[in-house]
Amino acid sequence: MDLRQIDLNLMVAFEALMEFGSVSEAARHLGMSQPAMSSNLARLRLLFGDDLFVRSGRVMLPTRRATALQIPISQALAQLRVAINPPALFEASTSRRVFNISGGDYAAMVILPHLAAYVAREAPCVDLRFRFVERGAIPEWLDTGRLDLALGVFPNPPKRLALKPLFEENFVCLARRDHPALQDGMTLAAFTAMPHLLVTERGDATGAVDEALGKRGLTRRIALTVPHALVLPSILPRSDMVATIGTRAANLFAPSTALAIHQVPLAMHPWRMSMMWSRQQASDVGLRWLRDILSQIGKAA
DNA sequence: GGAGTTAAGCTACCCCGTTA
DNA sequence: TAACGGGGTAGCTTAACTCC
Repeated sequence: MDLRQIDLNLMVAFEALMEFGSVSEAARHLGMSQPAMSSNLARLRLLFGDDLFVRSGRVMLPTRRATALQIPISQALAQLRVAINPPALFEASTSRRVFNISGGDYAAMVILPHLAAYVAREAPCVDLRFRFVERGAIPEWLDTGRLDLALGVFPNPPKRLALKPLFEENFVCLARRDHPALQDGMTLAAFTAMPHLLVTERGDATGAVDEALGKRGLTRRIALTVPHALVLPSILPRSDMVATIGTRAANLFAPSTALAIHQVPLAMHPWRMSMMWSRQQASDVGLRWLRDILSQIGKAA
């Protein structure tokens, strides 16, 4: 395919069609008429030799070819935008930028309060949109710009994404302060005999603890799984369950509740809280500013 | 009724030949 | 070599039509 035959604006139209799934909406977004966008779609179909979008009721669904084209075209356009509009200095004090960040409730508890306080103080017009995004969808959201940054544990990130550890975290046990089985402290026997509460976003009843127990030929009973650690202070004081969670989150709960922290009676590897972003955005000064702040928060956490 | 496609007409731009 | 002018073409709009 000869690049001289390709109108770059068609790629912009393709990007909008992928985003909105509607010729009319894409046209409105780009400030053109709907027939003009329809014409662009016809030319795209000719160019790629594929329908690209097929009508299904009131929406235009992308074909497999269109889906495969989305990320490379989006990346190419992002690089072009950076090349054409070289980034200026990020003026935090006056910027009205909105940062989209994903993370679980652990990041929301441990990192977000510090980030929100810093931003409110140093960048009062900057807005944060913190949301939960399904783990498998995070790379695509970063690629397409729907997310600026993702916070979490990312063991095998795609090479096109950049990763920076923020801090290492160890596990501790959290149970009610007057737990009858823990008056002499946490032992392995008590740990395996107690009912457990597991915090898991995926809903499956296995975790790092089960892996460590399994190496010693032991098991535990997970009596309850919950998707958010924030409910622990409501549940644990009224039950005999024990939860194994990160130290920093436990330290947030224990002082103000009837909960006590115990060491895990098992050798467990610490885990890393990291931030991940698209390498396409490497030169984005606003994102660099945000990453610097998160690095500082990670060091102090 | 809403959304996509097609047709007709208009306009701006590009290409190329001519001229100074 | 640069400027100018004419023809061709691409892309836009509106209007009408089709489809779900």
